[in-house]
Amino acid sequence: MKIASFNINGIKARLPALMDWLDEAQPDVAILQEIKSIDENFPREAFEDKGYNVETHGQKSFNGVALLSKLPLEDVTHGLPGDADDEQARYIEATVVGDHAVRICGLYLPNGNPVPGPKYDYKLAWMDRLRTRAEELLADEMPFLMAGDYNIIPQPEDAARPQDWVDDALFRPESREAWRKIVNLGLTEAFRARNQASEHYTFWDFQRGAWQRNDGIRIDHFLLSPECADLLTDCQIDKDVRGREKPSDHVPIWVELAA
DNA sequence: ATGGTGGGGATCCCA
Repeated sequence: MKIASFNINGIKARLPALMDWLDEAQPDVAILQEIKSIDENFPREAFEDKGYNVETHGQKSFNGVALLSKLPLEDVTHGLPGDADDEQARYIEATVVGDHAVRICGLYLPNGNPVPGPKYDYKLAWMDRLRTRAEELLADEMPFLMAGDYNIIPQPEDAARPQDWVDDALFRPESREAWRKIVNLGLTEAFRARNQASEHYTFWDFQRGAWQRNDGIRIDHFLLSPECADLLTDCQIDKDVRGREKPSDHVPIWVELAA
């Protein structure tokens, strides 16, 4: 089973590019972030025509996540537990049943800039809630993965110019510590498990010719539970998507599971 | 130190 994650930065602007990539990559499941659309305006028929089941958790203008799956999406839940007052649409879960049942958690983790400030406080609090949710799922012992735009640069080798990010919410020590607290529950970071070399990125800013200079960062990640990591056979980044017509600033990352 | 680009949707916010 091929499961991909892609921050599309606006479904309306990205629909043609997203369709082309789906045709070519043929993921069984696609986890989308930043749909920037309310549920009612999401072009679900375009995906249903390709054989995908569609679940969205959207809001007006900002954020928004979605799941596309060729297999049925079961037990869908919207929103990250732990704060009833949180109105930002950044999290969705569903179970996909192939040879194994896998719980799919799609997330768009807050950016957090500027540091310090309320947006950074929200990011760290959100990561605390995500860790709590991971603990709950680990207790269930069903295979699960948490995938999406984490807005976290885990290590210096995950940025072309790490010195540019030392004061940024994506790379601050507190952010990386919160990331490690989640990973160290016993989750496997799929890309690092399958690829040792540096200079692999998933995001290049629209500004300053970042793509042309390969000034990228690796901030889109898959975290796998132990039972899910046992099924992992591959993890790759579709880098070339960034060089196409009307690209997102992110590119897809995907895992192959023996599930 | 500044502003560079892009999406959404409203004349500014977010990244």
